[in-house]
Amino acid sequence: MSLGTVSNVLNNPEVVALPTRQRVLEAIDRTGFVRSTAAHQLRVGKSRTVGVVLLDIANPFFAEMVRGAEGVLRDNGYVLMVCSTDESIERERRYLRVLEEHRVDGLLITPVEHDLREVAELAGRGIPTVLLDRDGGEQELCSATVDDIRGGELAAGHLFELGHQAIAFVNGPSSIRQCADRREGAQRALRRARRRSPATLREMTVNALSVDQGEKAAIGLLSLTPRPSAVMCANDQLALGVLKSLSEAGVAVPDEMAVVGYDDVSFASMLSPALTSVRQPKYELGAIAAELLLEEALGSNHKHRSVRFEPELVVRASSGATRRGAGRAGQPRPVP
Amino acid sequence: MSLGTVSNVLNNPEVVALPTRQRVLEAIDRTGFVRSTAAHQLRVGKSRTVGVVLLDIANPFFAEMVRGAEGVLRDNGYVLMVCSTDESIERERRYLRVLEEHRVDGLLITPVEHDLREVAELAGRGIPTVLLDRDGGEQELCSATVDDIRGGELAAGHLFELGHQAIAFVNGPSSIRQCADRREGAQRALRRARRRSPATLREMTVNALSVDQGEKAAIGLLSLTPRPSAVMCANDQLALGVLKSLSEAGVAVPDEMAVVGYDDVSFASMLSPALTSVRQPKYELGAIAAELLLEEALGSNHKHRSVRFEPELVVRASSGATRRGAGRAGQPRPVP
DNA sequence: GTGAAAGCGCTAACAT
DNA sequence: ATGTTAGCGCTTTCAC
Repeated sequence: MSLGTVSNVLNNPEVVALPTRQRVLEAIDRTGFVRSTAAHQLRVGKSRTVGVVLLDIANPFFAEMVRGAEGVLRDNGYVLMVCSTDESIERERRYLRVLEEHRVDGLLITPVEHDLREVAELAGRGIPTVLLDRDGGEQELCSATVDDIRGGELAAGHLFELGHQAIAFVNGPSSIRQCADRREGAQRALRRARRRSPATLREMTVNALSVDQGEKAAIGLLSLTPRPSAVMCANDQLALGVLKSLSEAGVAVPDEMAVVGYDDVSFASMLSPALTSVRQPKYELGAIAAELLLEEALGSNHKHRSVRFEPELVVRASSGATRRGAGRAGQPRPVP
Repeated sequence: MSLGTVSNVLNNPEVVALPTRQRVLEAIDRTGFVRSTAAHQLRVGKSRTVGVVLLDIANPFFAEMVRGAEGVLRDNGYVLMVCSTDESIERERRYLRVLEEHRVDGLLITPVEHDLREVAELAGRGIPTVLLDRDGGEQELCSATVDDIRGGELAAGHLFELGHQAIAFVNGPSSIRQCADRREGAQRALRRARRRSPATLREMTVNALSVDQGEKAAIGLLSLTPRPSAVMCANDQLALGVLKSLSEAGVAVPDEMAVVGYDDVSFASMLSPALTSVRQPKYELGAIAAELLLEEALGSNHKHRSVRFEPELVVRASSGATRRGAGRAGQPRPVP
């Protein structure tokens, strides 16, 4: 019963005679032996590990995506190293460094910045990489995305169509691609609206897509002149914060202020009022990204692929669309 | 410029002469060298990795805890292997196995089952372990917890004090300790209520603490006879599902049915109606657990410690406490 | 202050 | 079918 045989029992059981195999298994059990992935990795070059770098795991949008990815990766024997960057490029860099030192077998990443060169370099150094909710642009990278330009257009277009002329857009830094895209979509809707009326879109940039920042932004928003009659938020966390602040300030939604979110997280439909939002297939996004990653990591002759989903506007009470005669700016009306 | 010197430059820079050091650093930069954690680990025995095993990362309660833990562990150079068990004991076992093979330097875990022997064995084999939101019972383990018995008592007691006599309790499997404890607290409140009136507590067990399961449970709840006038839920995900179903079924909350949740997640206050819930310090729980882990992993002579937080009832509209003359069972009344 | 060499636990190629 | 051995990339004595 030698070292090599033990290894074979673990990795190629069929090559070892049954009696020996059992003797080995019994010994493993008796001694409480647990193989070392590190040593395995050193020899074979696979760490059975995938890095997942995202903006914030406490954001339900990302958490759902992670669940989608975890489901497929777990079944393939991988474990996830989850890294929240909090939208900090330094933190992202540090994490990428650490993940590379760990020799992750793959990387799922929602990059903080617009510029993908660092990520592309990593991929170039041989780490299979899939962009999460972010397309590769000119870089040759796999990605699983939702059309954010279209999503932004849906959200803003909805508000313009309801007759709002002064819309505020609580958006994250435009260094974040999703934010830039949603803004572009919103501006597209704006241009269209302008053909009929003097519409305006006032962007308020916050530095994180969080509930906190949404609360702060809403306060600022109320002191704008003229006060906008509608807000569009770059995600539901921000929208939640905005709703909180408006509620505290006694501003009626949607009558004094219409609100639209983005992501359609699980609680959006049960907010007070129910939040109109742009739905993204979160779980599927993660699952597809993981599958692309496996393809790239295992497949021999891999071609980069991008999967793109279509966003969908889910209209609920917060935008006021359910009222007859959709609301005009600053004209509070009695609750039905 | 030999191998050993390179190692020294990376780990004990001060021991290498400046010119050599710079030469080495330049070479590292030029060749794009990235050290291998696996090899390091094989030699030194540290993986710079912490396993985090929890029921569901998509549950904001756990996601917040992870953020708390990540904050302190990241600063200490660790990366988190996040594992959602989905309350499946087999999945937990598989993950624990994998984490042990990875030789994680520590383990934060919310175990699925009541029985902690397997976890205690792991800890006994030398993996520093801290229980997350779960106390060690007779096992010698560090833990960061909230008093769930007290929490359950607060939630149920609140409903009984409002005059409800038939309360339903949508709870997870009592193999999950938190669920068992919350139930015990609820029963304590029940016994107290019984001294004044013929109160009842009807438990409905669901097999996951999810929005889905909450929706299903609420439907069953409506066909109970006599129909309860209040529901207490084991967490806010369930409560969210219950609210969704009740809303669809046209049952007014809190007038026809009062609802209480547990966790007080970020969106609880903005639900329609705002959810009465038991607040737990989620972020702090994760942060403290991580600190206990570091203590145990780094400190020489470690004594096991348990940190216990007190839960806090946050009363909002969903329980109907804000109405004058709190509701009695099955007596719908006009919305004020 | 620097270099040479042993060994961490494993696997794959080879020898028996 | 089983045993033997070299070497993955690193750290850490120990000589120089």
